[in-house]
Amino acid sequence: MKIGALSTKTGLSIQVIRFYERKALLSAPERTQSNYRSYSDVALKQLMFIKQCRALDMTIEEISLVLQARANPDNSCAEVNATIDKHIADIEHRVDELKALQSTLISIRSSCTIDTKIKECGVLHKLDNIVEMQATYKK
Amino acid sequence: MKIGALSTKTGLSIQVIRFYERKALLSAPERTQSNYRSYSDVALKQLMFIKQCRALDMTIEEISLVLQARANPDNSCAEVNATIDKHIADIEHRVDELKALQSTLISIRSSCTIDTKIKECGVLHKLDNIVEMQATYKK
DNA sequence: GTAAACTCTATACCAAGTATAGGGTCAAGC
DNA sequence: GCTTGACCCTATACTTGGTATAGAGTTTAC
Repeated sequence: MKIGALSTKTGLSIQVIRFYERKALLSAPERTQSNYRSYSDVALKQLMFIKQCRALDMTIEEISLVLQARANPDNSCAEVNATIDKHIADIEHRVDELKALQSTLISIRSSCTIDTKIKECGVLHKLDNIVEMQATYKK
Repeated sequence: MKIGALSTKTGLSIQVIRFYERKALLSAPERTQSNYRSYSDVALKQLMFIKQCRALDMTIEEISLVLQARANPDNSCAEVNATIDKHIADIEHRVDELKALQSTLISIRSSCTIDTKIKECGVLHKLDNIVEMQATYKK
């Protein structure tokens, strides 16, 4: 299977597949005589696994950890679970932050119910004055 | 006031201040004879406004829009309000997505309560199989 | 034979910064 | 007068997870 077929089967773009290879998420496939990548069904499964993890918003680094762990069937899965637990906690953290942000924004927005002029706009006045704001956490 | 003092007063790094200037959020200041940036209190206020907007997770493009609007005191503030409304909606959307993600992750995680071996780990089996997943929205 | 469709590498771009390298400038102390 | 340290300058590269070219080679269909 060449990269175009793999792209169609996985729904991932050709560039993304090559990108994952560069990031060592996907092992470099065999090459044909004309230097085309040639994939097996194992690569297809690997890629679907990666796609699944990305859909769960795991970073490439996290996926890399899980893939490494998965390579040794007899090892403990504690690390995998820890990775997932941390990821869940990260998301919770981000949700809390966004909610706080949102309520601040809603409060600001409520200062201008009928559209008026810039110089009288309560929203702009509030934006000028509120200063106490928590640092934003970025995952 | 030179850039170091402005950095201290705003709590923004020197690089970020120069970055905002390049992005045309902050207008280019006067220069001393030795080519040092020289800021007025107007620039300080402008920068605090920008910081405030960034703390609300507004993009540089959104802030740019608001700053442009703010420059014409007699214009309507409808656009500013629309920008804020859209931003609030975006955040809500993102929160919903993250919550959906989180419940999927929690469900996956529940498949392996006692740490076991990789090959028997329910989490890894689930990661292999779940495929129905919504596209992730990125702001 | 040739045109379309496919593949290759290498490079640049996005957001919103962060972090250097390699210079120039300024004030204080000796 | 000269050095040291703190400050400033521009330009460039790096980050994440991709996307989008350019310019070349290959394969397939007619």
